[in-house]
Amino acid sequence: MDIKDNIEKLLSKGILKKEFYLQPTQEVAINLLGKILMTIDSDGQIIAGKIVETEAYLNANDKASHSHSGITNRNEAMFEGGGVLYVYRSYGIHHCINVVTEAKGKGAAVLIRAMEPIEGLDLMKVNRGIDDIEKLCKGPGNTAKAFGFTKIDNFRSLTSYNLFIIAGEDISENDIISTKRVGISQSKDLLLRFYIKNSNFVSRK
DNA sequence: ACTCCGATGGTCT
DNA sequence: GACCATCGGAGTG
Repeated sequence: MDIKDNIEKLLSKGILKKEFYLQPTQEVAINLLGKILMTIDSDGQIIAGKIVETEAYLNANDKASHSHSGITNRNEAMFEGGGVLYVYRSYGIHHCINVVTEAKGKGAAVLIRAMEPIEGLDLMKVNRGIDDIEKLCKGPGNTAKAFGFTKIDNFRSLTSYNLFIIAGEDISENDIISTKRVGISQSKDLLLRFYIKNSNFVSRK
């Protein structure tokens, strides 16, 4: 299929509006599964992937959330209100991308942990320095690197012409697994990680 | 399959 | 100065 046809078909499914992101964070985390994150750079190059794994990070009650002790320089974007990107550097090496949720001032977001590459695979391969499609967006650090997201993308709107999420396939509740979140030491028993059961693109089963 | 560990930097106490 | 919402490679079984 021609790339342009593919893109138009994807766009016809509908760009998610701000209201989508204002829902409770846990619901956004679940509802993001199967949807397509798409970026268009200044050269018209498109990168898109299907979201297959997410984690919900809630407000101050959630000790694992960056927002748990209030607004700081790093987490400011989390308080911006639903529909923007929150990007932070992890372990001094990687970047991780989050979809900010709920009302302004809440401090909640959904971490995008893994994607299935859809468009712009060549660019992703260059960005990652590997060819294995299954590994391109496996894990949050790798996902950000494949898409080329860095701190300059912090606060970027997800309802703009060059960065947005569109409806993909509907995922049945039976095909979603919820588990404990990865790599945290606080509030570690909450089942706030979600992934598509039969996907080969998740970071871990 | 696993466990261990080093790289690396910004944020917060 | 400690703590990380990580990754990939090395070593082991």
